[in-house]
Amino acid sequence: MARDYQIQRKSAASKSGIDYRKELNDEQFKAVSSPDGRALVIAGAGSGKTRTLTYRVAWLLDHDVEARNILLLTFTNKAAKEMITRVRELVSQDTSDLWAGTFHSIGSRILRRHAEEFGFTKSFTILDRDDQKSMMNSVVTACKIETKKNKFPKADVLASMFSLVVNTGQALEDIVLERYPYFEDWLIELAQVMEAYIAKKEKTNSMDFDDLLVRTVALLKSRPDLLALYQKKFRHILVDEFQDTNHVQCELIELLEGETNSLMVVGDDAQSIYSWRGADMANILDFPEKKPGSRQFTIETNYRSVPEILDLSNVAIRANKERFEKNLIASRIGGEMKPALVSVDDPTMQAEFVGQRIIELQNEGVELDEIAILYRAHFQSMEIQMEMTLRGIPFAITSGLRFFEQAHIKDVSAFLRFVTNRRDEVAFKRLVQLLPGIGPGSADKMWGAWYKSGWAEKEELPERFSDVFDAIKVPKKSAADWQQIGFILDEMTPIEGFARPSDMIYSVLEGMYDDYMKSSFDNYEHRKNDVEKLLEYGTTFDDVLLFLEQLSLMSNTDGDPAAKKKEADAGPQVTMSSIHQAKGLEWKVVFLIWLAEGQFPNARVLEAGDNGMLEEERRLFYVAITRAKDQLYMLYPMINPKSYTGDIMQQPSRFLNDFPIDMIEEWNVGSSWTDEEAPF
DNA sequence: CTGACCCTTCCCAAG
DNA sequence: GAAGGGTCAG
Repeated sequence: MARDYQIQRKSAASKSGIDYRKELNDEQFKAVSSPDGRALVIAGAGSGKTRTLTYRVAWLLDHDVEARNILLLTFTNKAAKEMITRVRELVSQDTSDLWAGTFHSIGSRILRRHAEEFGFTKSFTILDRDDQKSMMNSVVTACKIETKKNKFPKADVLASMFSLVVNTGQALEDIVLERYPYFEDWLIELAQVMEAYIAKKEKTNSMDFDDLLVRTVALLKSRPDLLALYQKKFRHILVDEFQDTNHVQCELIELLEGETNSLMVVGDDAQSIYSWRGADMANILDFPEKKPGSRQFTIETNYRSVPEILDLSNVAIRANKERFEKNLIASRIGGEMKPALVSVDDPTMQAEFVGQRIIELQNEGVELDEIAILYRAHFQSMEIQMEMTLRGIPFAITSGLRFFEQAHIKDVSAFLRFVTNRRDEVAFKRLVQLLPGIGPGSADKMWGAWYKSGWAEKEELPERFSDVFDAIKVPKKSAADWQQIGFILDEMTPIEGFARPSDMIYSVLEGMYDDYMKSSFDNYEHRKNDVEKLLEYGTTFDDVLLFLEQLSLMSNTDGDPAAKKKEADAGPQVTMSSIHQAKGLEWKVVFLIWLAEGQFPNARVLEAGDNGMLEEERRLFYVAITRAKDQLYMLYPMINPKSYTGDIMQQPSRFLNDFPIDMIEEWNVGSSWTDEEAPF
């Protein structure tokens, strides 16, 4: 991240020719050159955390550690990829044996190797949120709970409830009493549903995201031989964003670490923003206590931001009680402007301001990919998206819905999922519900018939799916299409096994889905385009299992082939992102929008009146402003127009009150109402 | 049992 | 202002 000092190669002090002392600052060098053992690196925002980690990997390779003995755990695929790329640039040796990835992808990788040993097959399905939801619904139905008389939680609430149980390691009862007290009366039924859900996943050879972690831990715990194997393999474990690890992730790290392996964790408590999914800051705060003899390094020099922005961030975070005292020092000299606080009338004017300012910046020579617009929640980006389109400013958005979670993409991949995992009930039901006249009820019956045919649990494929399907009765009007599905599946499974992923998608598209899209979606062209992109992406894979795994594990931005292509074609574009997804990134110019009470901090947090939650919001605010290198614009729309309740007058975000006036510059671009004239 | 239609609810963040 | 849930006719 830090580009202020040039990389200089001089006389080879190391195999790779890296002069560590020269290329790193003192603080970074100490961490990078730390001897084997346990180490905690507290690295402030913009202090070169990624740089430190990548140089650490290079250092290990330079000191005769083999790539295959290194495990690098990150939070996003993007971060993993970036670090690997940078390591490759640093050292000349082969790094393909190095394991780097998210906790989930590493878990998945381990589980696939040993799936047969605990009742799964290596073609197990990974359930996303949507799949989880439909499975949860069928489980609740099967449990025959009287959900009418008293409100029973919905599928997605159940999913996040059970997820918290797994990720925090707490009992269901504790989670319910603590976070869902209003469902206390349902405790018995909840336990029943959770058990049934777990059983269902096993029966259908499926895992949700949490299973990728918790089953890995369970596997290693129950199999000392495997544990020993992996402990021997991963001599050096490095963990990024340690402040956001939860209970299971920490458990996994500790298992792999064992007694003797080296462990380096890097993080910043001020940037812990995932407690809502079970992250526990205690992991980083208690690390020195829990690991006696561990070394601790603090990196406090900030290379990213001008002092005006850095000072502001220091003040912002100081309002929190729960934190390590840290003092970030700017290495950069003063910039051209103070952070701007821009009051605007409403979201429309907010969008206009951002659009207008971006055009001006462009004229001043700022590249579009040096600009980001950040927000608390995805839906807050609507007006800006329209404005950008209107002005013809190219932008890349990390939208709420992932590319692979869109209905048409899921429909197509359901074919691939079912053909590789014939126990995949969710995929099967999705397939058959594409047929006219088939709804949840019939789908359930058809699944029963398929299961009874015996082919679900057989390892080998039926010679012809269409023959097996002939015996499964469907209404007259869907008979032809049902047979067609059989033919498509046959085409996907030639005698040699599985067709290539791209050929499979082609079969689905030509066999029926193209027609289906024409008749079912009003934006046929757009969706067809997406499926073709999926096909194109599929051409880079030979193995359909790997392809499907990638699809499930990828997040919207790091995977979307569409976005990548657009980027390559269209040149630089403005980034629009939630603050959560902007973690670890930086831009010259950052616009932070919707800084009003109830928007950011979020209304739910304010209602809960929980100080811990409010402090997390403030850390999120801190993450947002520390993304900016040169210029920061904080926007506050005074009015929130709502179609159904009428306009709402909003207060400025409380985070803005923490700043002394002289630290910011107020830009009043709103209409100049005086208090008397204001219509409120 | 499906699917059209109307009504309510929501609208936080991710792998 | 959409999407999911409930209701009811075929």
